[in-house]
Amino acid sequence: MKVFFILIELKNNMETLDNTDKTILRILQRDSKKTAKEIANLLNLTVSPIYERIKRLESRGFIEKYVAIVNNKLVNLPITAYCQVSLQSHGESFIDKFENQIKNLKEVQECYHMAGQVDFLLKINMPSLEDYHEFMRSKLSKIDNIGVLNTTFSLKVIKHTSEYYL
Amino acid sequence: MKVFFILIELKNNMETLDNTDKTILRILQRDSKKTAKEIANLLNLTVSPIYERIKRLESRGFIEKYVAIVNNKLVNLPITAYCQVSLQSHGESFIDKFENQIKNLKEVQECYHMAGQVDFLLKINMPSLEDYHEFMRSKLSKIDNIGVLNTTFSLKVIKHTSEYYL
DNA sequence: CCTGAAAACTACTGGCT
DNA sequence: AGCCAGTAGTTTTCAGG
Repeated sequence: MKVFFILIELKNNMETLDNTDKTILRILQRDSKKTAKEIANLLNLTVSPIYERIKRLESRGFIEKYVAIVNNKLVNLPITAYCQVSLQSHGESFIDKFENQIKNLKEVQECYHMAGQVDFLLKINMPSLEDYHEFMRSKLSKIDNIGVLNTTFSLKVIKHTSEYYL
Repeated sequence: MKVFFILIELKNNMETLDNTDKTILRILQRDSKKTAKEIANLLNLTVSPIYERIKRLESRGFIEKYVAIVNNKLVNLPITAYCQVSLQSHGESFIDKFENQIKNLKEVQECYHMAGQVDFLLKINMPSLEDYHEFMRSKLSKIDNIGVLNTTFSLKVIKHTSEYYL
């Protein structure tokens, strides 16, 4: 009964995203500095409805946050590594412990628990390959319960966006 | 001579990032809606230097853009797939062609040319597994020159941020 | 969804150390 | 060079219709 209720809630959230809301989300995903006035002009509306819709998109959780995207090369983090991790033991407590340790590593920008042979996929930013080596030696390999580590490096970014298609 | 000049430019960019600049970047990476006034209060400064520093960080390219982060589940894209792609032929023209075709796929949020056995790593957002199946069938497999495709799905996001550590 | 108006912020100037 | 103070112009925010 409770699950049924939640499903209805989600459905309402989706249904009330009309084309105007979607357009606003598309614009703000690209450039969150666009003012309500600019968006209003694009949609042939006044600022009030745009403002109210943005506030509703925020309060309903569609917009999670607003962030500045920083250039990784200019801040001396040109190396992007993807590291596949397999654990030795797969008990619940082992997995939780691993996740908590990973969360505290500032070098790890992303971490997913994956389906398949490999348990976790990590995205790691580094100043250099030597730094990555040192990171594995002094931090990653110190984490308990790691079985296999397999790293590949990004040679070139073909595409990289935080936008979702709507 | 030209390369030498560019290197000097980069060096200057790095050197002139003092602790105040780094703190500003850290704050704006977390929440770009923080006003110059709020940041000024945190750093015991007035709005003018904060404002000027932000503008300089933008014009020098340290801040690439400001974006809204949208909740992928609420916009009906709960499935995140990582797809490893190996090409059949690795000539320059083949790679360029593949990259251009990938860029035009809205479902592909990220794509990297990788070192190692696998040529490309793709991050793909989908409403459902059935949609992913259809995407592979009707779009991905239609791209020329693809050798092996290997997909794994994210079961849980442990960590996911656009922040770089400074 | 509109008009309109107050509060807040941005963006700029000039002057200080 | 970098910071402060003050101000014009926008933008945000929130009334009432």
